[in-house]
Amino acid sequence: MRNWIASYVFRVSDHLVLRGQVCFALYAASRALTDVYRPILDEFGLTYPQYLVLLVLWERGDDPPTVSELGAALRLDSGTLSPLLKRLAAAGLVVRTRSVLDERRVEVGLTADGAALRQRMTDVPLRVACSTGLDEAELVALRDTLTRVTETIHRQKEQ
Amino acid sequence: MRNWIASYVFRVSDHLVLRGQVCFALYAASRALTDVYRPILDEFGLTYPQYLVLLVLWERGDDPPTVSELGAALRLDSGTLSPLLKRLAAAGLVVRTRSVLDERRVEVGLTADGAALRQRMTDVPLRVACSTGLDEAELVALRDTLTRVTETIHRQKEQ
DNA sequence: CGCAATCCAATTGCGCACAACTTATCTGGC
DNA sequence: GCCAGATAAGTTGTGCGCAATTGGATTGCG
Repeated sequence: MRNWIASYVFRVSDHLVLRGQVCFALYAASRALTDVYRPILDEFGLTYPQYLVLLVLWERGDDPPTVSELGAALRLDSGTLSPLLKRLAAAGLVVRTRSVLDERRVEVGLTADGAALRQRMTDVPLRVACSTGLDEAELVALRDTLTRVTETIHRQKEQ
Repeated sequence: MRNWIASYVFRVSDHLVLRGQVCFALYAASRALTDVYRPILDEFGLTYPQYLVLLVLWERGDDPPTVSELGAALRLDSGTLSPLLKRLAAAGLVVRTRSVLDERRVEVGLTADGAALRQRMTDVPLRVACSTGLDEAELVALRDTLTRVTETIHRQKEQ
C-alpha cells in the first residue's frame, strides 16, 4: 500500500486500478459534492448547473452576458445552455432578449425574482464547504490546484 | 458555522463568486479531464463511464461482480448501469448472466475481447496524467485529498 | 457593392446521472 | 408452507453535457 503512493505513474500504467487514478477521484468527488448541493438547491427549485448560471449573472450585475459569454465563463456550449436558460426563464428568474445591435446575440438578464434570490442564497457555499471536512488551507489549496489543472488542459487544447 | 470557512468563501472577493468556489473548480476540472479522455477512449469505442466499468472488471479478474457491486465501486445506481452495461454487452466486451444461486442478481463478466482490451489500454492513464501538468507528488496529494472529501461526504450521508 | 466565410444561438441525437417506480426474487417470522 | 418485508435489476422521466447540424445575422475581402 505504501510503495504505490510513492510511484503513482508506474503503478497505474502497470495495473489500471480504479482507486489509484486521479481521474476517478475527481469524477467521484465532483458527483459527491453535487449530491451535497442537490437537497439545498431543491429548496430553491434549482439544479446545480442552473445555480452556476445564476452565480455568473449575479456577478455581472447590470451587464447581462450573452449566451456565448455565459458559455465561456462556465465552459458550456449552447447545446447545454439554450434549454437550461429556457427553464430558468420559465421559472421567472431570467429574461432572454435579442441584442438590438447584433441580432445573432441573446442577452441573459435577471428578473427581479432572479436578482432577489441572491440574498436568500448567501449561506449556500458555507453549508457546502463544511460538508467537505477540509479546513480553510486545504480548501484553498484544492481549489487552486484544480483551477491550475483545468487551465493547463484548456491551454493545450487551444494549440 | 465556523469562522475559517467564512474566510475561505470571502477570500477572493465578495459573496457567491464563481471562481472562488471549490465546487466550481471541481466541476470544471472533472469535465476538463473527461475532455482529455474522450479522444483517447474514442479510439476504443468507449465512453468514460464505460471505461470505469472495465477498470473494475479487470481488477476483479475471475470474480465477476454483480450490478450492485459495480454500483458500489463506482457509486452509480442501476438506472445508470443497466443501459450502460447493455451497450458494453452489445459491443461484445461484457456478458451479463443471471446468478444461479440468486436469480435477482446479474453477474457482469468480461468476454475475451473485453479482457484483451486491458493490454491495449495500459498507457491510457499515463497519457492522461501528463495532460494535467502536475508532477507525481501533486497527483498523489490531489487524489488523496479528493478521496478524503468523497468519503467524508458519503459517511455523512449514511447517518 | 456582392457574396463567401464567419459567427451566434438553437436544435437534434446520444449517453450519462439520478429520482421514482415496477417486477421478480428471496428471506425471516410464524 | 405462507406471506410481509426486503432486496436486485430494470424502466421511465427529467436534466445535463457534448458533437454535429441548421438557420439567420454579420463581417470581410475583392
